[in-house]
Amino acid sequence: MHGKTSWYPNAVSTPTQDRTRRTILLAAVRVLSANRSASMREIAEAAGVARSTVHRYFADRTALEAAMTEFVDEEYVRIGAAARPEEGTGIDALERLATELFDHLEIFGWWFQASDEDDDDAAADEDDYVITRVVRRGHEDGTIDRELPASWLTGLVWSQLYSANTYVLEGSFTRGEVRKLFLHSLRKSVSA
Amino acid sequence: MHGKTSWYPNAVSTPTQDRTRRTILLAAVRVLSANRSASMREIAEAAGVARSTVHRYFADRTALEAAMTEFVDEEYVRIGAAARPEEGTGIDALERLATELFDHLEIFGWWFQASDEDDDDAAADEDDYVITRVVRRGHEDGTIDRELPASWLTGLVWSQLYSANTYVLEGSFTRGEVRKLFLHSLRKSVSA
DNA sequence: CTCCAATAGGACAGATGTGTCTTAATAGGC
DNA sequence: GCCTATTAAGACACATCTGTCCTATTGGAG
Repeated sequence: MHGKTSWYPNAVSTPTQDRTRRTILLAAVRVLSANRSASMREIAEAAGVARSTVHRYFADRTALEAAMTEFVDEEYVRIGAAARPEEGTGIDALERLATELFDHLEIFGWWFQASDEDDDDAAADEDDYVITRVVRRGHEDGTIDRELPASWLTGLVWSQLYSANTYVLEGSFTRGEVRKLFLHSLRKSVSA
Repeated sequence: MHGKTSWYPNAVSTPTQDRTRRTILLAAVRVLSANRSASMREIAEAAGVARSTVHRYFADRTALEAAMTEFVDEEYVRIGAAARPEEGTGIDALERLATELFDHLEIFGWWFQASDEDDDDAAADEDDYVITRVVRRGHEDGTIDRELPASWLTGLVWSQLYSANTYVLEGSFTRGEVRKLFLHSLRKSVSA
C-alpha cells in the first residue's frame, strides 16, 4: 500500500533491488508472452526467485502487468530511436525500423498477448507514434503508398512482425532467412 | 467416459441435441475468441444454457476446445471451397479466398487465441492446404511472387486477416473500407 | 567481521474454477 | 395429453491461484 517498489516515500532503489526487479520483469515477459494466464508461481520459477519475492516487488498481478507494459513501452521507444527514424526516405526509415523491431521480437510478445483492457493508465488505445511518424514522412515524400492510412500500416507492420515471429519459431527457416522474407513482403505492401 | 456426446456406442444424436450442441459451440467460439481463459460459467451464460448442460455435452474443457477446433476447421474448409479456389489465376483465386475469409472472421477468432498445444489429435502443426494449394497454383502460373514460400504466404494472409479484424473492431473505418484496404495490401505483397 | 538489507520457504485464508451428481421442472414427439 | 428426453438449478468435494504474513537464512557493503 505504500508505493510501487519501496517502503518509504520517494525511496531510492538499491542496485540489488533494480537487478531483481529487472530479472522478474524479463522472466514475466518471457513467460506471459507464451501463456497469458501463467500463474505467479510459474513466473517466479522462471525468474529463479521465490513467489514471495515477486509479490514484494509487485503488489499484485495487475501491478506486475502494468509494470511489464511500461517496461516494454520504454524498450520500444528506445529501439525505435536507435533506428534513426528521421534519416533517409520514409520507406527506408520504415525498413530500418522494421529490421530493428524484428531483431528484438522477444520483447514484444507480451503485446501480442495483452488484451488492451489491462492498463490503468490510459496508454491502452494510445497511438503508435514511433511507426506513425515514419509512415507520415513516407506519405509526404511519396515513398509510401498514400492509399494506405498510417494507422492501417501500423497494424500491418505489427501483424507481419507477429507472423515473422511465429515463422521463426516454427523452425523451417533461419532467423536471417525469415528477416529477408519479412522485409521483402513488407516493402512490397507499403511502397508507393 | 462413454463417448463424445451420447451415452450409447454409435448412438444417433437427436435434432434437439444437435441444436443445443451447436448453440454451445457457437457461444464458446464467440466468448473464447475474446478471452482465452473465460470460465465455463461464462460460456454457458453466453449460450443461454445451464453450466451442467455444457458439461453434459462436453465432458471437460479440453473436450470442448477440441470440438471447437474441429468445428472451426470444418467451417474453414467449407468457406474455402465456396471461394472456388481452382478458378482463374492463382492470385485472383487467392483474392477471392481472402475476401471470403474476411467476411467470416468472427469464426476464426478462436484460432488467433488457440495456443497450438491443445489438440489431442495431431492436427496442431497441420499445414493449411486451403491457402497453400491456391498459392502453389499462383507460383506455377506466375501470378504470385516465387520468392515467397507458400508456408510464409499462408502466415502472411492470416496475419493480415487478424490485423484487418482488429482494425474493424477499432471502429474508425467501416467493414467495407477495411476490406478494401486489406485486399489492396494483400495483393501488393503477394503479387509477382 | 558485522550488521542490515534482501531472499527463500512455507503456512494460511479467501476466492474462483472444475467436474460430478441429484432432483425438480420443462419441452417435444407420438 | 402423456411419457420420456432434455434441461435448470444448485450442492458438493477437490484443485488451483492469489495475496498476506512470518521466520530462518543468505548475502553484500562498509
